[in-house]
Amino acid sequence: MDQVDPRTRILDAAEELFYGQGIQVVGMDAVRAASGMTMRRVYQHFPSKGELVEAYLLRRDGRWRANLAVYVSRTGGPPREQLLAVFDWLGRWFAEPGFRGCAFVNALGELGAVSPAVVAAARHHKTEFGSYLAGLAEAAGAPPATAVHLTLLAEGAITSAAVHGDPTAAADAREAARLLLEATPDR
Amino acid sequence: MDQVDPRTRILDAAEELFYGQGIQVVGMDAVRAASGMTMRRVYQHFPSKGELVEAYLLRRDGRWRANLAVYVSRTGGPPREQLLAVFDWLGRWFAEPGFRGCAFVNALGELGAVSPAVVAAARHHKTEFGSYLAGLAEAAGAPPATAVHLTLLAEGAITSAAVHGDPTAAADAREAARLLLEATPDR
DNA sequence: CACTGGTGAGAACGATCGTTCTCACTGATG
DNA sequence: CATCAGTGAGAACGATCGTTCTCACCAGTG
Repeated sequence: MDQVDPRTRILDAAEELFYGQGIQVVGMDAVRAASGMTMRRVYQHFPSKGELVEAYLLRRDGRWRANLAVYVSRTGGPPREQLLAVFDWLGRWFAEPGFRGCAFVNALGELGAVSPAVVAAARHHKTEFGSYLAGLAEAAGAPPATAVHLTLLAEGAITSAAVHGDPTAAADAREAARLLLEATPDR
Repeated sequence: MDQVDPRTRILDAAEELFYGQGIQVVGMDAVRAASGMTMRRVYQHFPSKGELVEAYLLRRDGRWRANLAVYVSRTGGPPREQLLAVFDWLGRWFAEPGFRGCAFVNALGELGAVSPAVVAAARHHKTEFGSYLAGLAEAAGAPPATAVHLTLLAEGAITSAAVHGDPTAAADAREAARLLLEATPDR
């Protein structure tokens, strides 16, 4: 049960706390308590809170994008369906309990002005997401501009769902995406 | 020069600091110093930091939406042009020095989990913005769903511009909006 | 003049936080 | 058995922050 390696346990605790409550508001002692470890061990694996934050963002980025890609590829439909499946996945994410928007946007708002590492992490996350959508769009025969448009819709849906606490933003964005794809005749 | 009333001076200083650096990272003493006042006077006008934050968000919401409405109404074009002018205004905003995304989204990421007042302020700001776009869309003979789609595009453009530090997101969103409006035949 | 009420300037207070240190203990090694 | 490296548990340290208090000073009033 607690055979999981200490690093993972610390990251699990940090992610739940940082994402759910904010980074600055969560003290290292809260992370220690939630991970069921001693202070010494925590600092043994992450020599400062800043490095823990970076590790949290890095791991979340990888998992988030991997989950999305798995979901989309499993739909197995034509490329155009896969593009729309992105918004279905977003809708599921929005409906998860504890959803509180994009971890990277939140971290950027909190620490973007004082931590270049956070800025870099957020930029990387969003850039990769955009590239992923660009790849799907290319496979669907849609022009690159359309991929950018869908990226903006997805971004807007995330923010909107977070602010209003309403997952329907995903369906709205999906419909807008469908219209944009329709306007672009298939290749 | 410093005939401006103290409340305004404090709010000006607080807004520049809170928006530019984040809320939690800025101490009350920094606000005091930037406003050129004494601690007693600051707390005389805002009995706690929380109330100062609320006042900051409230004032910014009003000014932001008023500036947008003035810009859009001054374009004077047909309703459809006015809808697109919203994105032109966003583009000008993104290009301003010190642009750091939406103050309400930033505040929400920082304090949304611990301050209901911040959540309410952000929700109100975004709801009003959505209503404004809905009004423009109705005047343009576009269905309500289109207004929602344009709102998502605007939201995504703001986030994207903030993350990448690139104002061109406004032009991209404008183009997507134009396509969506085209798909909806004029009434 | 004596007195009162409010102000400026900044010290002081109490809480919190990130980080490090203490100290008793354990388990392997000579 | 003696020793020593490493650990758990938590206290301690130094810095920061929100908020309040002190105190010398000044304006106006009797």
